[in-house]
Amino acid sequence: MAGVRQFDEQATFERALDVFWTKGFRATSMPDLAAGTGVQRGSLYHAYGGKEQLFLKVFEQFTADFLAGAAEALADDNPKRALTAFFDFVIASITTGTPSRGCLSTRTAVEADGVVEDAVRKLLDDLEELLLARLEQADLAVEPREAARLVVAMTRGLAVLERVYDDPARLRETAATLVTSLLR
Amino acid sequence: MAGVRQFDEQATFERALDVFWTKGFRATSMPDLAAGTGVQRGSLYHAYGGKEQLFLKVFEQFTADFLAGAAEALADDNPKRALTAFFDFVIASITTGTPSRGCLSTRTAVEADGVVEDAVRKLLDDLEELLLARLEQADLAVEPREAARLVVAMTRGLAVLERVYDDPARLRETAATLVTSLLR
DNA sequence: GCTATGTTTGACAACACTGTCAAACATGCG
DNA sequence: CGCATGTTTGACAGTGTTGTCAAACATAGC
Repeated sequence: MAGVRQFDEQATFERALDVFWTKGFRATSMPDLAAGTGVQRGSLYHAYGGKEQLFLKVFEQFTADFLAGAAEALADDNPKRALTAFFDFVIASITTGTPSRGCLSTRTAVEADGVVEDAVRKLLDDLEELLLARLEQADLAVEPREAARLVVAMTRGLAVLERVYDDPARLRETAATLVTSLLR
Repeated sequence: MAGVRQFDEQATFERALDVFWTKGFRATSMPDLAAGTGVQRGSLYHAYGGKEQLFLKVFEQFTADFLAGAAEALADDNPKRALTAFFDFVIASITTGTPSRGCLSTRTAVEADGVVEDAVRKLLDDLEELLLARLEQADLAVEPREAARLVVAMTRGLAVLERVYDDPARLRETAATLVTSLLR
């Protein structure tokens, strides 16, 4: 194998993720990605085909990390602590950075379509299953499946409100209100 | 007053709203608005200054209509019926059209910043007050203010899920789950 | 009807992004 | 070493957007 890739693909994915996360999928251009990764635009086209394909690669890794973090937070035996830790994890994820970078999947859900939208749907489906598995073991006033979907919906709502109010404490309060309502 | 505006401003606002709602604030260009309204691009620049200023004018009317519809839905004496009607109104608003046009304020919240973001924040603040006034009269397991914020957050979550799943019935189910949880 | 006033129109230059490509390049392998 | 292979680079044409402007235009008021 001669003619070998000159740049570090893993580092490039991480930097590209940062660009997408900061600017949003739609507002990110190939020149932005070239500047953010330090890889020439032509090389990115050559290696991945374009913005959408590169995003899918990057988003796949993001998805795995996000779900792993969510699963870890939900592992607590106590349902209330588990859900609180879950929301703390989600809120920390979207309020990191200055200014806070927001929620990549929510922004993408709103901005994108086609295969990119499919990737977001898959993430939300997986998240719902993760929550379902945990909520089936809790004593709820509503069906576990419906509760799981409600929690997923709330994570999206929090992501939008983060954009509007830029107030992590408020997001935690609203999340706590849902947890209280769900667990009585 | 000679030199009078040749186009119907009200009709132009309505058509521009349709363009913004369909394409989203960011993806809408001045040529899009010119095509959608039938008013020359130069005239729009002359009359309003640019995309952002035109959006603010259009969004002001949208806001008034939206809040009026929400208030009407919340007017029911029975808290559960009132909240259900409220969510039905919101879901109907975002699932209208083929393909459904989504939630203008949520898309804008995620896509925009500056004065446009301020306008979205004002809408959400007003919506929160509207809900607070109604929820203060209901028997809830949580503080009315927190409940109002939770409901606002849920409307945003539903708007995002509408983009991802395109399934109005599912949105109504998730909304019903929240209503059940809140009112016990 | 004339005039002053504000509007409409089409065109302009400037800028940014896309996708592609040929030539220059780097490197693993024989 | 030298070659074959895949990569990198800078440049290109095509497309679309922005904001502006002078000239043409329409109309209210005199």
